[in-house]
Amino acid sequence: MKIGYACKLIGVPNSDMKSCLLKNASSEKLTELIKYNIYSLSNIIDYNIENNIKLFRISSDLIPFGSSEVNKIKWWEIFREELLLVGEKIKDSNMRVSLHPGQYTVLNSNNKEVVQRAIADLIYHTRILDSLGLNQEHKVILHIGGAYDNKTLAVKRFAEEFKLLPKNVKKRLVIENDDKIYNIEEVLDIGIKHNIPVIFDNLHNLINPSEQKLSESYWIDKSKTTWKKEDGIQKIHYSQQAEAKKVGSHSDFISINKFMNFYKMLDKDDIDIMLEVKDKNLSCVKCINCTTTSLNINELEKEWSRYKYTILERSHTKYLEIRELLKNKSDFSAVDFYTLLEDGLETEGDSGSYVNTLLHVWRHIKNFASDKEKDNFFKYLENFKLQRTGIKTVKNYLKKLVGKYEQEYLLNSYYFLN
DNA sequence: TGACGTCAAGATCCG
DNA sequence: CGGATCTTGACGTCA
Repeated sequence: MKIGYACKLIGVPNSDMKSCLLKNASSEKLTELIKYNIYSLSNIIDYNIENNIKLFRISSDLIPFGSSEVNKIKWWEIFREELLLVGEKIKDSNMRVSLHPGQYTVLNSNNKEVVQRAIADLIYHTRILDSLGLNQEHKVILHIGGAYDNKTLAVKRFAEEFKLLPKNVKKRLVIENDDKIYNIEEVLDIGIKHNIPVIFDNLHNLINPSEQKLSESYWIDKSKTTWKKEDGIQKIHYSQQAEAKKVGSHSDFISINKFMNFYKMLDKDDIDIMLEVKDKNLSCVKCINCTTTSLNINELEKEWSRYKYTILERSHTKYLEIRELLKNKSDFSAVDFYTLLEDGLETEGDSGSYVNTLLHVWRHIKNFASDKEKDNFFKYLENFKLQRTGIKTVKNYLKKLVGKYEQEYLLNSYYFLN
């Protein structure tokens, strides 16, 4: 079993995808962006390896305007070596990657131009995985598309277009149930009929269920039958509804207790789970730690070092509780640890706890900071206390100093994330 | 015609 | 002038 996250790594510098507006997309600009993005991807893969993350969705933004006429750059030739090196790292670490064109790639559209663009987009996505030198287990995920007042016809168009796709694209393509139009039953019908592996998405299934109200495990088992040996083991998407937000919105973080219930329901190892969640790698590491048998407590201590100031800023009580829990080195529970952590994250901090935490963090650099910097910091702090400036401003200044004096411990911390 | 989703780029505001 | 904050963009479907 692999647990992964999608597209974006949080809290690590030089791991972002850069883009530009269409009107600025000159060849020079695009080449520069592509070079940087491949460098970022390489850094993301390094992070995944260091953190034992074996499943990852590469962002479609890797190549800006990757399937558009405006991008005439033969990036797969220019950056051939760099891409192969990244691919080697993926293979050597037994990582599985994927790509997922968004809701605007519609293969079954009744508009021919839209279909042509969708085909170009699928070719682009496939080309990334091909250029990395990865096998057919590394997939491109697609939704079926629109309904156009006639689902039968729309499904027929999907099948026809699928059959006409280049062979290397077809080999990678997998389909997923969506939140509005095609439910898991309909997607499975297509997948079984045309030999396309199916990804079950739990939240989409909740919002847009099949008329036959069958259990999640029924649909997961049925989806499994669509995964052939050469496709690798079955893959599913897992996410949680963000409370008090629009139906279908992904939660800020994975609630570990809900996840563990789902995981126990699955009751199997031959399945890969892609998490779709706002805090990306953070929840991914959490879920990995909670499903690892005989986890070393060092892993939780590492996590604590990254989260501690975020918790302290919200709740001193929770901070002490978690510290207490980690004192028991022989008998500890990762789920208990993260449950407390989540409680802490959901607590609203007050002015006092913000100030207290700022001072805690300040202690790491006070011996390095110049008199001027010290002056500045305490001026910011005073202004914050008087509500003349926001917490963000103070933290950003502190972040700058932490970067300047290369405080590794704090640079790895989640304290400075927004 | 706007909402939907995503999030960095770009524009503008502010001290 | 630099940093913070607001707006736009790029995509297709559907109400």
